[in-house]
Amino acid sequence: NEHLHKINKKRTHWGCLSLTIYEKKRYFCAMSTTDQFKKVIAHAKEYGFVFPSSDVYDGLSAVYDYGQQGVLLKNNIRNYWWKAMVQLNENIVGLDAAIFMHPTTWKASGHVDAFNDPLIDNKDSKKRYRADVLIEDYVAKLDAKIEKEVNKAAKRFGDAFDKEQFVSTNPRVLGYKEQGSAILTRMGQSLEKEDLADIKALIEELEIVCPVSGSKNWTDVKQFNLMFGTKLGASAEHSTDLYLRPETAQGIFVNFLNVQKTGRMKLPFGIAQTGKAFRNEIVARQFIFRMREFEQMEMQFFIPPGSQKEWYAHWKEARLKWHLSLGMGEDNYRFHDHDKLAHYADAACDIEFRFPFGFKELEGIHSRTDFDLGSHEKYSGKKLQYFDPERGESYVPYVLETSIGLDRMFLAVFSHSLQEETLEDGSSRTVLRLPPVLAPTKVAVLPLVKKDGLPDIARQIVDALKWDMEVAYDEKDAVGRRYRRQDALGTPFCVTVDHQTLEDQTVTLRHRDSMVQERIAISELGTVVGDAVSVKKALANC
RNA sequence: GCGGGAGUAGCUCAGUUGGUAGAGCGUCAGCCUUCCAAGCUGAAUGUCGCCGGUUCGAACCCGGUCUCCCGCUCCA
Repeated sequence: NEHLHKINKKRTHWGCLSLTIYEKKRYFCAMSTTDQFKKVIAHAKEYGFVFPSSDVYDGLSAVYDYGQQGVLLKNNIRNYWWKAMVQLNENIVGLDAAIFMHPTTWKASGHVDAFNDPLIDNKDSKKRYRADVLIEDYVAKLDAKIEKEVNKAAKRFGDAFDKEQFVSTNPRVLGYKEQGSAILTRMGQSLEKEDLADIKALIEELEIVCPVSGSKNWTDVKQFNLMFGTKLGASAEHSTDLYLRPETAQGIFVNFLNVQKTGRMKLPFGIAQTGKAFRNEIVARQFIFRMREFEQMEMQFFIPPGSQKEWYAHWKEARLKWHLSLGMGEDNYRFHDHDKLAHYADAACDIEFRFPFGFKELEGIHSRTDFDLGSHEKYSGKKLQYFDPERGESYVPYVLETSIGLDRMFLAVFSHSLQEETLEDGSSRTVLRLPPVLAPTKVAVLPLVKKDGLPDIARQIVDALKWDMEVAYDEKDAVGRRYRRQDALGTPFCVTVDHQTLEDQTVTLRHRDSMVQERIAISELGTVVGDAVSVKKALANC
């Protein structure tokens, strides 16, 4: 079989895994992390995966568009997630909630409070702080002073020391206490009124200094609202203030009873949804890793109270398996447990992925307790409970959440797959080793030459396959160059129609990763390629 | 938002002390018919990121602005 090519390759993995120590050294000398990431961004643009938004107007900060290749890859990722979640789980159903939601939703969810930060900069150290945290730290110092007084007195009085009495009578302690509570009260009122000038005045009166520079050279306090506001209603006087949803989860929670009742769902069950969310990040950076408009893939799993620990463990494992099913290397994932828990959670962790700029959050798994449903009960005055026939009682279910950023997943897959390898003859090849199930185009059909009827046969093959998968056709330039073009796009298979095809109805099937070719009957193409790129093949062992 | 770097053809870049823009690759058409990019011929493509200023004249000097990258900060 003279078409088989034996190729020894030294591969440079931009995701930098499975390298020998020698290669690793060479790799780090040759290319900085920045360079890799720049190549990822350049490749994404050059091959039609990701463009800056409104490119003709020089782009819009931290907003990106997906191009002709990118949209296919993104759809495939979304589909791969959806099938794993909804289609393969009898007790998980889908949902597509609107981006606009009743404004009270965001009070109940805690976002109105939690997504509003008063920030202040120190002009000397250039450090930025949350103004309320600076003030709280100052009050904490007063508490430390009280502690000191107490300890001093305890030493002086020995066994006869009555702490309660000392704290409630000692004038110094009382002074500190009074000052502390006065400060907190004033801060609370000012925050309530959004009186930012008074917050700054407070910081100045207290002579709070920057922990880094030690200076009192502060900027004005600025309110940062991480939620995008907009108006419902065309005329200004009759409009309602709305937010673009900062997460998709709330659309699931407010539909909990609708789905449970109409779908006759029994606990435990899940609701899955993909969709856009919006956050007005103070600093949005790192390409599509942190965007102001992004897409989430979330699943909220409703469970009986008390079972959250086991379900937390279950979903941690299940979600990691899903990631590993794509074959991007176990070493590139790790769990990161949250020390500081959000207001709604009793346990939380991230699945982190090794991006070109280091390990970063890709997916979050949160045990959200009954916070969300409970809170919506309170704010809406409606019961959001489930009657458990086994327990014979009604209760607010607990929630286990898995939440993954689709754009981050895109970046993970794309940056990991983009590799440059040196072939035996010293030449190099740029190849996008996407998991076949996610590849935008599954197969490219190429007539070896542009005559002798080969293009006609190639077109027929395209017409036969295109009903089941994304197919490309290319007849321009030498076939080797066409192979490389498809490599750069991540197409896992190329089919070449040659003169032998005219005689025996066979074609060559060329594999992207190994560059190996095999002879195969045209009639088998659909099955062979179809199986290799199927969701089933990738997910079955997961 | 602060600090640093960058912006010239689709991509990578060159462009002398200011004198009205070039290469390679790519793209397109044709030739050749060849199984792993870089054979031959021809063609298209730029208000040199944008706006303003200085100048007889600005890709180049000055000011502003936008965007991207890196660091800090932020990240329920």
